[in-house]
Amino acid sequence: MKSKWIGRKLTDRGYRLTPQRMMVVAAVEDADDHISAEEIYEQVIKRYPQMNISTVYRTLELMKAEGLVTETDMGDGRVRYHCMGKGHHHHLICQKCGRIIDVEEEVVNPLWADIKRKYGFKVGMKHMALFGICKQCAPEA
Amino acid sequence: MKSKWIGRKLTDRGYRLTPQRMMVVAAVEDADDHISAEEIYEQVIKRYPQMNISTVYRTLELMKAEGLVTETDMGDGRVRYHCMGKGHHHHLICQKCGRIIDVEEEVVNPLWADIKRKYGFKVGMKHMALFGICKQCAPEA
DNA sequence: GTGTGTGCAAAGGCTTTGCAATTGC
DNA sequence: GCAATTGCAAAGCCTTTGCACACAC
Repeated sequence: MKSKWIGRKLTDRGYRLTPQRMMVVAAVEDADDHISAEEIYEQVIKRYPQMNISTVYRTLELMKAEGLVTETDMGDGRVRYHCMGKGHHHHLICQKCGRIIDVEEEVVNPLWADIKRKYGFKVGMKHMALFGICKQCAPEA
Repeated sequence: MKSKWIGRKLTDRGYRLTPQRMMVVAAVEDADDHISAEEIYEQVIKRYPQMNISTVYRTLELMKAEGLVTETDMGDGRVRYHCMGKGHHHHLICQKCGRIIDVEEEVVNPLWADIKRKYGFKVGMKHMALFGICKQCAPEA
């Protein structure tokens, strides 16, 4: 299922499919985790040394605008990206030990539904980072 | 109810209560909305021209570490602060028009409880920003 | 008096931008 | 060929830091 659907989406919409774009797209598609611009750059430059970090940012901005990737701020000072084609999930991030626990979409869906009903607001967060304290770090009562 | 409780908390814990700290504290306490470091600085410098932006950051870091203010990233590239003494609420931020809708804590509490039960994780977010599309901007079906 | 806190100026990390050169279509 | 895209280098923005001086206690 590692299709080139993002690439196709770009050409369909009149954007040029340059090698740089393809490699950024591939890096995001292949990433297991959310990946930062810097990480994409590090990865791409190994196979394509003339790659430039600004191109990474520009491509990510384009993909974001086209709704092909999502951004998440996971608390360190940089934004991370994730391919829209992959399964979505949210994150519990322990502020003490840094552990990250994945939470399936279904868990938060009731809240989204509640907000939709109460406020008419459609929450569009594909990845949310929730900060707090994990079981292991919780003070024993 | 505009007490100086933060000031007292600081002295109780052995920190010095300098004019700079008092003015930062007051700015956060007086702010209706969440306020950024830059905004605090702008506000304080009017009455205390020798105030320095690094002092603002240092004071905010101290207050954050002491659990007296909370941080929220509301999507622009800067962090905003809010006094812990004030009522907490979350925010729905429309990605189209920028409108901000307040959501009371009670609405999200069920989700926090659910997460606590399922994962043993205690979500500690006092202010959360949820991005999406508001009623007015939603495409008419 | 003493050590905490401040001001200043500089650096730091991430991201954006201007512009000339390149390249996909 | 021509406009879209890239590379480069510089700037931009928010935030942090090193160090000497100041001041709260």
